[in-house]
Amino acid sequence: MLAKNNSQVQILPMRTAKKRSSDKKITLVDVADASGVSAITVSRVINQPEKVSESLRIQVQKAIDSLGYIPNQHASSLASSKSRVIGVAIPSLSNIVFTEVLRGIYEVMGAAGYKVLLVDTHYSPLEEEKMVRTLLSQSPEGLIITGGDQTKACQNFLHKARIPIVQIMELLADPIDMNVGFAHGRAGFDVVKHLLGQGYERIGFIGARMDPRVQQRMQGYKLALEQVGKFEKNYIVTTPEPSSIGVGGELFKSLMASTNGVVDAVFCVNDDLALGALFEAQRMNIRVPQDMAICGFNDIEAAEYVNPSLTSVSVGRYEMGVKASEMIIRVLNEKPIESKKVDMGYEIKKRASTSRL
Amino acid sequence: MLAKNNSQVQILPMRTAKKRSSDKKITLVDVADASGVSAITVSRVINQPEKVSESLRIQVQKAIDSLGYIPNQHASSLASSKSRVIGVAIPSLSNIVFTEVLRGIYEVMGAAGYKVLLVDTHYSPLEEEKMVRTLLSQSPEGLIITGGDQTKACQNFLHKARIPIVQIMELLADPIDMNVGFAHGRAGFDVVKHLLGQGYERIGFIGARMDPRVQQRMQGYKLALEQVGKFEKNYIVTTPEPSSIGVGGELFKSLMASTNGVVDAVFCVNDDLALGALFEAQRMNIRVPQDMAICGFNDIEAAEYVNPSLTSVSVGRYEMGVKASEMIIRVLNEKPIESKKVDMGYEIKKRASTSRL
DNA sequence: CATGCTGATGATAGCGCAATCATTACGCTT
DNA sequence: AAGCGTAATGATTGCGCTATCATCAGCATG
Repeated sequence: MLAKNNSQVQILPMRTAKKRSSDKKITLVDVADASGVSAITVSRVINQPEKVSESLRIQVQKAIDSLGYIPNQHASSLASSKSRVIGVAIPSLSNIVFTEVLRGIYEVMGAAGYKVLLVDTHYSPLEEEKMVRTLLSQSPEGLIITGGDQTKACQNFLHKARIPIVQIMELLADPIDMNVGFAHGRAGFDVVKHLLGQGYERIGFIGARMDPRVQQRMQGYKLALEQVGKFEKNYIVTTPEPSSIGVGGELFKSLMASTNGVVDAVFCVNDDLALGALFEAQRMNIRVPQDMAICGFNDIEAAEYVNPSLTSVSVGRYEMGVKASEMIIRVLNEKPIESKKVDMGYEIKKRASTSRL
Repeated sequence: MLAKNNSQVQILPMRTAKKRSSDKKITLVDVADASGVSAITVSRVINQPEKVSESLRIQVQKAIDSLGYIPNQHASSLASSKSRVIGVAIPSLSNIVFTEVLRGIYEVMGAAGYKVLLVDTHYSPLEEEKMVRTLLSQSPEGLIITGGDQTKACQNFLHKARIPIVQIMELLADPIDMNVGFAHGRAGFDVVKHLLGQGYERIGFIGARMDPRVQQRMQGYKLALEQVGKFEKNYIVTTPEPSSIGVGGELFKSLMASTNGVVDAVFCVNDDLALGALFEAQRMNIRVPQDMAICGFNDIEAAEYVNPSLTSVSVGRYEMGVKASEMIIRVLNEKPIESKKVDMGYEIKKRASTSRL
């Protein structure tokens, strides 16, 4: 306690004054007063405790606890230009795919002491630009954004930001900085190969909310069928609305109607649609997989347990979030990363819904 | 470089100097220099454009755009003590229930110009306390937290924060500030009543990750059965692990085994478990609903479309997020709110899986 | 023409903290 | 015993912005 420095007395009248008004926000200086040290020492106790002698540290910590002091992160960030914030932009909160990626991000970032500021771009590059501005105004130390569909202005901001940035979900030819994803086009291609291999011949396609990644899957689908001369334009049914089980059922019905039921397999761009198609097929008394193969994408948990179990493409969503986060953290810690581009791969989980053999 | 300041000349060499080194962060002063106005005017253009003449406003805006200026939110927050941040604490990112609530929160908060800082407490009050400290250190203008299970210390922080706080998901006897939720116990009670009404007699219970809300549902279940003298302790099977479709199947098997298959209905505390139970029942050739009723909770989309369709309890998750956000915004705008406590209610969606009549 | 008012703009100070550079005390070396 | 290094602590300054108050021009009023 007590620790004078000037000449005269000037003991400690401020202290009691502050404490009285339990309203006023407690600051570092209040803690310093209360524990008889300088403000900077309190700061050290919080940020670099090893630099403070044990006795002082305990004394200060006691004051912090008893006053219920909570540091003002804005002041800290301003003074140190370190925000401990990572910005994350995803196109949709309700899509389970992104939720899982987020889990990975939160896991790693949380453990490393970073806060995550999350924004939702609603699948719109313009919205994304606005949101990225918002993120950047928080001086994030790193950024994770989805895909490569940024506006020109947005790309400018991002380049100027000079912080580690990872674009996730898809593999990009020309990433802004780092990139973690997998090859959607190839995955779509491989799905069709698998279906063909199982003896299905007239393979339809069901898609909703046709974002760039879904488009790529469709291109892969198309390419594979063209290669064997089995591509039919009217086997494709899509809608711009968000995908859901209900929409999957509708699209399946409409595919059946528009093709007079000749289609014997459907590749659905995600598992929601696939489940919807499967449930609808059951209601229509179409036997899966005997009369109809159904393949989804993402391999959500239900795919494995539904009857018949649903073939789907497993992608490491959680792992993608983890990987992206780890890369950013490594860069921030100035450790080397193996590569700026990481292909997470995928795996077709072959299950009952496409197994005619 | 050049950059004078002493007495003499010092016209405007700083400006050019700044621009050249495209690295340096652009600040308000840079924009002010570039557009020949004072810093405070630039600040007004951004925050209160109506207070600046149109000519100046355009001129300044041009400078902002050409320099790619992005305001530093930390400095702004520090100076104005307004962060435009709302803190949100949820127990789990992967639980669809919270995802939907989040959607509602983001929708409303985003439109109102607030950023959402989201933390995951992993169902742990201690973790929650730490996370709430993190949130408070960002000087949020409002807080949305889950449930009423805070530690003493955490409650202290929250009370001292003097910002609008909404506790969501469940109805609390003694909320910290505001409260939006529904009566889980009553919902559990009503589910059992429904099952009894359908002629089921030996009603089992399957639960995972027994958080306070799940416990309440179980209490309701127990109460309803006790009232009619049909409660059997060994009809309850639970696990502390997170719930999932797979776990639902396992628990269903274990319930069947431990009761020698006498149970003729199962109340599952959420739809994942219920789907798992349903799929497992199908595999065991137990007919639903003839031999076995299955009821879930939350009414996720799959419940409506699975075959047979799944009875579940619909709760306005999205709406709960919206409501909580609106309440906070009203308080921040000093508008009156109807009540500090809002019961969102619930509705039992009676579907095929419990319809023996 | 003095007065007061309004709207537009600027100068100054300070938000709460940490970077930076002192300062001090206490050893240890030669 | 002088010199030096080191560990612990403090004083000062400034991060980028906005609150506050001041200034000033333009204009209407009586």
